[in-house]
Amino acid sequence: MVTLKDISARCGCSVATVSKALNGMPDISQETARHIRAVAAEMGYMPNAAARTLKTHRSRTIGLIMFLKNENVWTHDFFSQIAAGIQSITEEKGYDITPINAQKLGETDRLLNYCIHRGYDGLIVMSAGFGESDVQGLLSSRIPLVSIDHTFPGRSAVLSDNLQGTRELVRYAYSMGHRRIAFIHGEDTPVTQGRLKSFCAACEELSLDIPPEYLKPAIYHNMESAAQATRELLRLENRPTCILYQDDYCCIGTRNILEREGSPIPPEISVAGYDGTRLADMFLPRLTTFRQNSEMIGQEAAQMLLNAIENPQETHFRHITVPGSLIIGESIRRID
Amino acid sequence: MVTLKDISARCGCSVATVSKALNGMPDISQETARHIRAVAAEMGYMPNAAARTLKTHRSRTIGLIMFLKNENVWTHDFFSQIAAGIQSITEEKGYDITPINAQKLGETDRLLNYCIHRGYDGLIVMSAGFGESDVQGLLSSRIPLVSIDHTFPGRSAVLSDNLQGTRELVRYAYSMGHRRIAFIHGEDTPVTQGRLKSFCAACEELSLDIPPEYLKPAIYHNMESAAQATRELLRLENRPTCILYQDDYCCIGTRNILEREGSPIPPEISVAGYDGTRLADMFLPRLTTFRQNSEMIGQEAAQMLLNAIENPQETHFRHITVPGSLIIGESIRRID
DNA sequence: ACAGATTTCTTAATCGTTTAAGATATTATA
DNA sequence: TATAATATCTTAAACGATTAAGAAATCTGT
Repeated sequence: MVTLKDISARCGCSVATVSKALNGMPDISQETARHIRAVAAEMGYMPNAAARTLKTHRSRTIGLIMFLKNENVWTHDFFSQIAAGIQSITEEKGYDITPINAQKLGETDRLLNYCIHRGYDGLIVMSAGFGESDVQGLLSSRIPLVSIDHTFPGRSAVLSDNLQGTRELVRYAYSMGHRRIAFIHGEDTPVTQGRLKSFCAACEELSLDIPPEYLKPAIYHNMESAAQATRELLRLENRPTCILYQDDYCCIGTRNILEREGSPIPPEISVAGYDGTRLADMFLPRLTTFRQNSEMIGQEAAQMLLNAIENPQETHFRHITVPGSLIIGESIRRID
Repeated sequence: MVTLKDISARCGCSVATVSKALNGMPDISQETARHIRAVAAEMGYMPNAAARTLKTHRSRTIGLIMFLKNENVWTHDFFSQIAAGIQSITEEKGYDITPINAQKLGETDRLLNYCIHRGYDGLIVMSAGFGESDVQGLLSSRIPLVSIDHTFPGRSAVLSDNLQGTRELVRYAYSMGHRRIAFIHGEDTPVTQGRLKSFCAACEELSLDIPPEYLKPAIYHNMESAAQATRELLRLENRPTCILYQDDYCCIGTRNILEREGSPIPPEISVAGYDGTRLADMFLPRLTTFRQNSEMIGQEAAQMLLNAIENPQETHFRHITVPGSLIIGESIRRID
């Protein structure tokens, strides 16, 4: 490895001069700087990230913290798209990202300790479900942190517009003639609470009287739980005509499970997903769903985080809500 | 941040003693070591990764190098599963991983330079298509490297058993009565070459005479290219009865594209995918495909890499072939 | 021509850790 | 008891960069 010392030896000047020349400091003459840069380039110099980090306390690395039980960020269609959005921003600015499986790290202080150990410049926290206690350690630290679909006091967050999503789905189903709309929602998280609230509000607006048994709890990204909820809905005397699922994956998965066990969802019952991942439009009939702009969510989060990292004096935080868009497929059919 | 110095002050000994005690060096008395460890734990000490890296030249970080044109590791169903497999191993051993989009980094020496700069302990290279020149820099370096589905002289590699996969698909199609089997393959890469060779060998074994127009080039993970190849196959006078696709995504995508444009693949024509990703069994009818054991591929690669990193004296390299398994769905139908 | 300002470079400390080599005390050996 | 061996600790240098403070040379204005 070629170091500043090697360059300084070749140039006949001190390492300090080399360092400052390469960093564009003003107290180095144009001529010297040019020469040093030329020699550095010729020798194939690359700064040692560890040394720089040690001295400057900046690692140019950000941690991607996930809490997922039986999943991981790589194979989760929604979170992986967010991660892709994050990376598209960070790599432009020369930051590395490192996915961290918080579940495996165990208790919260081990997570914080690990982050301190690694010296991440900032963190992006995202997950389907995690308790405040899981991130307590992180929140009490001074590490810049942006959360996704979850707000923490004093910290910036990016939120997908779950109110809009649920609302638009309900209104669209209504416009297609549906009056008996069921909602299979995820486990109790802020996201779920928002969607539930919005679902009820939308129904109220439309003067729909939704019986309580139309609201079925299930688990995000767990198709068996959605299938079970669906079976229960189908057994009701007063069946819904339309079922909204917690995500595309569960909507499609349920359709398949029931079909394979010989009791398919009857054609007169409409279904809709949520997320608008690639899965949705690979399906026939094309799924009606609400597309969360996951890539933009990731990009916004990365941008806010980098901004917080590079302007530590600005301590204000923001909450950004990223709108999505209704994807009209064929899975909600018109009825009268 | 609490440092060795802080601990040494509290314990009334030198930083060297503290360092050695925490690292379990033999020349520290049991008693002292215990005390130091206790104090360290109480103070919440965490070693500074940058300082350690600077001194030891070990970053405990490995780079995941991808060459993908219009995709990224996050949203590619096959590669992301490999990445998940890699992470499952590395995180146990305390290594961080960092995905690197080699395409964006441009010329090869920038890639090498970046890796040197970051000081990755090792690299895993994977991709659909890349030239030898892209990795020349890396190969000439002394950084431990394991490639996936690609062999480089003197370097270890993990290969998915493409010969087995193609062979089993052909033989299965044959067993279902198919004699006119077409093969839409990916762009020219070692993987494609292997599959093509195996396809032809299997056909020969079975005395199948495959006309050259049954071999159609397309692009991995590009459903439009597969759809185009399919249209051409369907226009042939002597149509195939079974079409093998380059991957599940393209197989399913093609089905959808053709169906949506009103000229669906006729029911008498069977299709099969490749990869065996989640997509495949989310489909109805269930896709017949060959499952690559992507998670194990990632795990094997990570294991080999960590081994090479931690035993630098062992310079031998290995090629591991990970077998897959035929997934029998309903997309290849029996004919007579 | 000379004090002071400016430009350009160097010296030296520092970040937090590891580790070879040296020092001291303790124990074993003859 | 003198000496060698061992156990345990300390000193100090090093990893490769950044940066405050100081030094030397050049320039400015009067």
